[in-house]
Amino acid sequence: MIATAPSLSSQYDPAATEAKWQETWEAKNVFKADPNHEGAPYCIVIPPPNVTGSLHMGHAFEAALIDVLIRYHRMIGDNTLWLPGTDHASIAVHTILEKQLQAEGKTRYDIGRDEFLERAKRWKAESGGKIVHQQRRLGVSVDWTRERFTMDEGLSKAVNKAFVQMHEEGLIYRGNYMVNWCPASQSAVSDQEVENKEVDGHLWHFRYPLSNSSGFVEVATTRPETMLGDTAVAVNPNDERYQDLIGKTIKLPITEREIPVIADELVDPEFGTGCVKVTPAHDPNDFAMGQRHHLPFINILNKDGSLNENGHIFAGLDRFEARKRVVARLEEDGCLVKTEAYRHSVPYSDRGKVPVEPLISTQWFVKTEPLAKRTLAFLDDQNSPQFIPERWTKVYRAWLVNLRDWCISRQLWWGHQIPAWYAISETEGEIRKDTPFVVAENAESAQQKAVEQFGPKVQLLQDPDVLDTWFSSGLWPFSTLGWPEETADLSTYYPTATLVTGFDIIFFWVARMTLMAGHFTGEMPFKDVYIHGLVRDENNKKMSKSANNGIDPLVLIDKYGTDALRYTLIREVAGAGQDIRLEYNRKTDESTSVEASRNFANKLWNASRFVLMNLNGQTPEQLGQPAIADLELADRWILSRYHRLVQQTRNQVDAYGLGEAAKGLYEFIWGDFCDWYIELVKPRLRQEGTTSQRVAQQTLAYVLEGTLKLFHPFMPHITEEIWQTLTQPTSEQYLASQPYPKAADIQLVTETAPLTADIADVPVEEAAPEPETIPEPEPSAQVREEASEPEIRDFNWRDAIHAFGELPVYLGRFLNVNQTVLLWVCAFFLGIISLAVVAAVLGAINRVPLLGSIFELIGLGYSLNFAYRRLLWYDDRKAWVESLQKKKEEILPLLSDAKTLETTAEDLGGDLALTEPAIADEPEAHTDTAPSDDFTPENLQPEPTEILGASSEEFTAWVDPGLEEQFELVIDTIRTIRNLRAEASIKPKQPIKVILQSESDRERQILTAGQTYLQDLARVESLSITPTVEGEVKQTIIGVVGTVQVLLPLCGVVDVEILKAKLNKDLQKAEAEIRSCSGRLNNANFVEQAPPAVVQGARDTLAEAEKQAEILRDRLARL
RNA sequence: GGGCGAUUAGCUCAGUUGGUAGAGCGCUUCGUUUACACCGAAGAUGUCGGCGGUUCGAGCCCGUCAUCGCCCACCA
Repeated sequence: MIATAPSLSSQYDPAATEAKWQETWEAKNVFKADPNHEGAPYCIVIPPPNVTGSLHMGHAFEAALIDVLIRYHRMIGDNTLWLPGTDHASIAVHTILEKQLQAEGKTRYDIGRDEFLERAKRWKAESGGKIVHQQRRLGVSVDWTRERFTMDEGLSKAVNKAFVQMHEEGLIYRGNYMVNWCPASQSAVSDQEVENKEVDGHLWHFRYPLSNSSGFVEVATTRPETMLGDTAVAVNPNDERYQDLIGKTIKLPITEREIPVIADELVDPEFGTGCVKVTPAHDPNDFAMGQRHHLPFINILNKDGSLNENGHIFAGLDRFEARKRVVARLEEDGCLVKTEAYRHSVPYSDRGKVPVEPLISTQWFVKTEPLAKRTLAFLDDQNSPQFIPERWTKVYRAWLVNLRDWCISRQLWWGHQIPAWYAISETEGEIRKDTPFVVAENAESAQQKAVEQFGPKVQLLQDPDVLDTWFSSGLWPFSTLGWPEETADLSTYYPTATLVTGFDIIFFWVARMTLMAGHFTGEMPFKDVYIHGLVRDENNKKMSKSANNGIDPLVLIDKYGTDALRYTLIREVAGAGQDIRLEYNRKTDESTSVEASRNFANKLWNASRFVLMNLNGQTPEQLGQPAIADLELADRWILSRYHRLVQQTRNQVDAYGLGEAAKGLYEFIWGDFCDWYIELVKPRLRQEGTTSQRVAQQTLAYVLEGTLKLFHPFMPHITEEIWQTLTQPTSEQYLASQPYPKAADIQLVTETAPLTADIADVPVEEAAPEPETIPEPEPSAQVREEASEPEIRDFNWRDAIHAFGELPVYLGRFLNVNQTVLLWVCAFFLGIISLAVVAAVLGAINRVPLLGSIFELIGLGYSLNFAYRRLLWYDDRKAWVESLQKKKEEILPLLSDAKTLETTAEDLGGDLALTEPAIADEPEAHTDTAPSDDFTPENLQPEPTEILGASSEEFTAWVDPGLEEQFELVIDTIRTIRNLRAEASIKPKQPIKVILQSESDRERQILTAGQTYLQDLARVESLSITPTVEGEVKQTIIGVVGTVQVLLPLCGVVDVEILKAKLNKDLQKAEAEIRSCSGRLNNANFVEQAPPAVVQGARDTLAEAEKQAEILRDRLARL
């Protein structure tokens, strides 16, 4: 498979590329899982999307999140499976089909169960197929060979097995209880399928006369029609107003039934009159009261919501019509006291969209308490599953604690028919409440059981009802893997790794799965539950069908590409679980945020084109890795940045920080790689046949390929396309299954060797003599040692340990700013040390006040510092030796002449392992005056082999914060020069002369090392780097960066006001900084209590700002 | 009635264990130098929702209020 040559187009074409790779990946089974594959199992089961709808943005979001995790884990070498599938969405499909039938003027009973199921299957095939097709267009890396559907044979077997077992264990029972009845679908629904809606209704107050005509009680209700089923009036037993009423009877209006006044704690005496009408058959509270007080249960409703014969004169009327009539009648009878407007919550059926009626009916239930107990134990004892973000744990827990028994039977046809068979021969051929039944996994087995129980003539009829969809979905994580069979998939991939889903489904699905899994598998079905937020529309509204504000992912995919959409959704996520908003213009179907991602994809495309154009047709493999010794400053910088990115990306994805990882990659690719590195190497790429060119090519190829790997989970298609073109694999290989760049082998360079540039000579300016304030050049190694002394004395242990990691950076900064001071300090300490030594010799130390303790401190600080470095270096070397050993083990078997390599490796390893680090013994690496008199950057490199603890040519991944810090100065200087050009309105093409002045040797060294970069990227024709500026330069615009003064001499007449304005602006900034820092530093509390590193940071900043201000004031004065 | 989340630049959002605010889009100026105008360079922009507290120091911690959004709950 050879990808198309990207040089053909400067614009990336997502449509063709994405289709190509989706087809190829699937055709070549790239995502097919194998239980025997090596690596730790990592499995995610797809949250089954409803087969009823088309794919919405929420699906796209969820799929993007999962796919990043899955692709990442596949690439890091895990044995990865993403299992796709759909559920049958019983009620939803049922509702749709009934609507279709209604349009045809039929009911489901007209066409019969078989025909109905046929239609349902057809509908599922069409709609489900559509969803699956849409999922493919998202580029999800699922294993389609393992696609599952909840009504597949295997999964249906699992359902029956689960049902039968739970029934045998007493965890499933059949009973006559109050359920939520949906008159629209004419089925029971579970508590979770009921949605409470605030509606504006009325509160009607009625008077019920006492039977003995001695008065009335006043009750209030929002559902007057239910009074036809009232069987009591209740008051609070402690309500003093009604003590005499308790036990009396009332003559219920209209029906004239006599009902008692009862006392029950449930009644709130504060609400209304403190008297409550009790309708045990139509209200959950009243149901409980009815049971407590053994009241009659009068059902007044038919299944369609109309009133039955108990509705008295209102029988046959719809419940809402009956409500009006009852009120009218009571008013006529003088029983209506008042009608108030009343806002209250009404339970609505989720699917039917009509108010549900609490109704007593015979249904199947799952006894949840024992299941919940077990699941709670997992949560409380093992924090399993672990929720991300963690706050959902609380929600999940609260739900488990308050769980009521779960009604699992539905009076529908589409779904798993309940595996219970009634012995109808025992009850005149019909199913009644008391008809005996057997529960079995299939009809044969049921028949057998029934014959045993009721004799050979028994006639069986299977329960016509089906199970709640969530019953089968609750088994999903293990039923899809083969349960109850002991399959290889099940033993390998179960329990699954992570469940990724929305919070709206925690109760419906997540908790059902943990309940079922805890019971059937004895463990939680997933380790982590990643709860993501909603995708909101451009107005921050939840996308919903009813609001018709959904955004079709396919529209955006067509316009910008799947990669762009996926990336947009992922990068919007901060932390985890936050809702995200998608910008969208409904008139034009455009989205600025997706467009930005599309532009980013195009940027990567073009950067890659550039790299490809400059590799002379060689692949990264052919080019090989760059030799460390040949690396130039920019190479080392981008490699350090890249290795840092590897580490950072892995850490973030491991911690579910997908958005952060996505943003980090963006910044690296667009910022570090495109804006800087590519620009920096352009001149080198034109130097045909040189080492410099080759190293640039190698580095470009190495970093690009690694970046494509890192980025692949986020934008799979474009990265695959580029990678194929870049690497030209001869056999079938895919980026999707390449190993992810490793962070494990990356070493942190803790000691950046200083740049050994000879700063004496510069092109334009005469080499200025070293300022007199600087004594004879000291070995800077010693300077550094000494410089760190005061710090170490300031450290307490914790700070010291903490700060140690930052020591190189810190030292670099400190040295930058305080070189002169430091040299003095150094000289001072040397003096003291000499003095002390003399004193010791004379045996007079103890007679010199304070000297003894100072000496002690110096000794302590020095030892500490030395010990730290030793430790760290030792660790580094140990790590390196280990990685070397590992590599050796990998390579050795491949080589015939293994002995040489082994010897080499051992020599190296042995040498490194045994060599004691000798910081103070490396003066040549740290001298200011390097022997070289050539200071092109290539030759200004420090000895990288020493830095990296390796003397071989072997490439080792490292991160060098000190180097990055140094490079920042070069970058900032380039920016400053560009800024000056713009301020002075110098045409971009016009070459200029620039003088960089800094008293700091270190800064000059860095700038000298980077001078070709400065010249190339800031279009500087002649560049001088100098410690002092001689003479008066009047027509000069200047800027400062660090303590570097950037002078840009201007030719021709220049408006002095422009120069002044620029200087004043910079000065103001510097002065603000000074105010801020000195304010803090003048506060004794700050100096004493803030961590030393922070205080020192403030001092450094202050020193730098003061230096800047001084330069600027000086310049202003001279204008 | 309980609980949760949000409130930072014109817009959409970041902001590490408290150390003195950033990105993308948009905007202004300049620019088509052989990767990219789906581009490049430079630039401007903030009482971090209000008030109080802790602290040397608060966008961050605590309290409180306000606004918006969500979840849960049997108040007739």
